[in-house]
Amino acid sequence: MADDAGFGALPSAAPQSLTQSAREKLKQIISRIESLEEDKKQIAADIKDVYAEAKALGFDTKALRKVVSLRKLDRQEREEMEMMLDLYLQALGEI
Amino acid sequence: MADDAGFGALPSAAPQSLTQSAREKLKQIISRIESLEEDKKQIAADIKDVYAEAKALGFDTKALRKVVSLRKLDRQEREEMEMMLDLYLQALGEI
Amino acid sequence: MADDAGFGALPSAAPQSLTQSAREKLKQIISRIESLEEDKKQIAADIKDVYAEAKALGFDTKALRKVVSLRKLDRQEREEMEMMLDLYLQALGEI
Amino acid sequence: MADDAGFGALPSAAPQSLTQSAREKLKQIISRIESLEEDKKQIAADIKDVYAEAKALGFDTKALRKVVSLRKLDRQEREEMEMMLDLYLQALGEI
DNA sequence: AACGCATAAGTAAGAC
DNA sequence: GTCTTACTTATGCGTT
Repeated sequence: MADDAGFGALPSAAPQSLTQSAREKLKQIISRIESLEEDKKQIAADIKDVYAEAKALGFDTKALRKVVSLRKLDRQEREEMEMMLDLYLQALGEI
Repeated sequence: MADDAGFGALPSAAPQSLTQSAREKLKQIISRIESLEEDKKQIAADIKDVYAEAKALGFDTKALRKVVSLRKLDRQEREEMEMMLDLYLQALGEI
Repeated sequence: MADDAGFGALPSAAPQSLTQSAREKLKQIISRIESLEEDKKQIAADIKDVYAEAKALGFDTKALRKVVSLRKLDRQEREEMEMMLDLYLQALGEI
Repeated sequence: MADDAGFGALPSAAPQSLTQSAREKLKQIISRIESLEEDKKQIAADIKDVYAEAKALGFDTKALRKVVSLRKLDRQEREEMEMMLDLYLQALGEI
C-alpha cells in the first residue's frame, strides 16, 4: 500500500536526506499510529453496534445517548472536583 | 434548551415503569458502551503519546500528521473507487 | 444539562448591563448571522431541488452523489498535495 | 479538471452507453450542484468571518452561538405552531 | 415510517 | 495566549 509515502516529516536538521535509521523510525511511527487509529475506528463501530442492538430491543437510542452523555458530564464534574481538592491539599501543604 | 429530553429511554410500551429485566438489560447496555468509550479514550491517548514521542525524536509532528491524513485520504479514495465500481456493476446487472 | 449557559455574551467588562452601542452592535451581528444562515439554507434547498430534478430525468441520485463526492475528494487531495508541497518548500527554506 | 468523471450516474435504462444528450444533461447537473456547493461554502466562510469580527469586538462567541441556536429553536417552535394552526383551521373548514 | 447516512455544529486539542 | 485544525456529537435527509 502506498508505502513509499515515507517522504518528509523528518528531523528538522536534515530535511532532504533522511538517514536510514530515521527512515526506519519514521515507518515505525506511522505504522503504530495507523494501527492505533484502526483500533479506535473498530471500537467506534462496536459502540454503534451496541446502540443498534439496544434499538432492536426497543430502547430509544436518542435518549440512551443522552443518558450516557449526562453520566459523562457527572464524571467530569467529579474529576474536576477531585482536581480542585488536590489543588487545595497541595496549597495547604505549602503553608 | 436541548433539555426537552424527550424521554422514553425504554421499550415504548411501558414508559414509566421499566420491568426488572428491562432495567437489567439497560444497565448492561450502558455499561458496555461506557467500557468501550473508555477503551477508545485510552487509544486516543496512546496516539497522542506516539506523536509526543516522535516529536521528542526530532520529527515535525505537523508534517507527520499531514502524512498520516494524506495516506488516509488515499485509502478513502481507493475505497470510494471500489464502491463506485460495485455501484456500476450493480447498475449493469439491472439491465 | 448543556443548560449551564455560561453567559456573558458581551464585552467582558460589563456583563449584566450592555451599553447601548454594544446592544446595537450585538443586534447587528445576530442579524447578519441569521441572514447568512437563511441564505445557506436556501442554497441547500436549491441543491436538493437539482437532485430531485435529476431523479425525475431518470438519473440515479445515489450514483450522482457519489460522483460529486468523488470529484470533491479529488479536489481535496490536490489541495492537500499543494499544501504538502508548500510545507516541504518551507522546510527546505529553513535549512 | 478531472472532467472525464462523467461516467455512470445514468438513466437506469441504458447504463453503459449514455446518449449524447444525457451526457450533456449530466454535465449540467453536476456543474450546477458543484456551483451551488461552492456558494454554500462561501457563505459558511462569511459566517465564520462575522463570528471572528464579533470576537474582535469583545463578544463571547460561544455564548453568541448559543443565542443564535436558541433563537433558531424558538423559530422552529413557532413554525410548528403555525403548522398546527393551519391544520386546525383546515380541520375546521372541513366541518 | 423507521433506519442508516452524511453533512453540520460544537467542542477540545495543538501550533504559533 | 490566541488561533486554527481535528474530532465528536447531533440533527436532518434520503432511502427502504
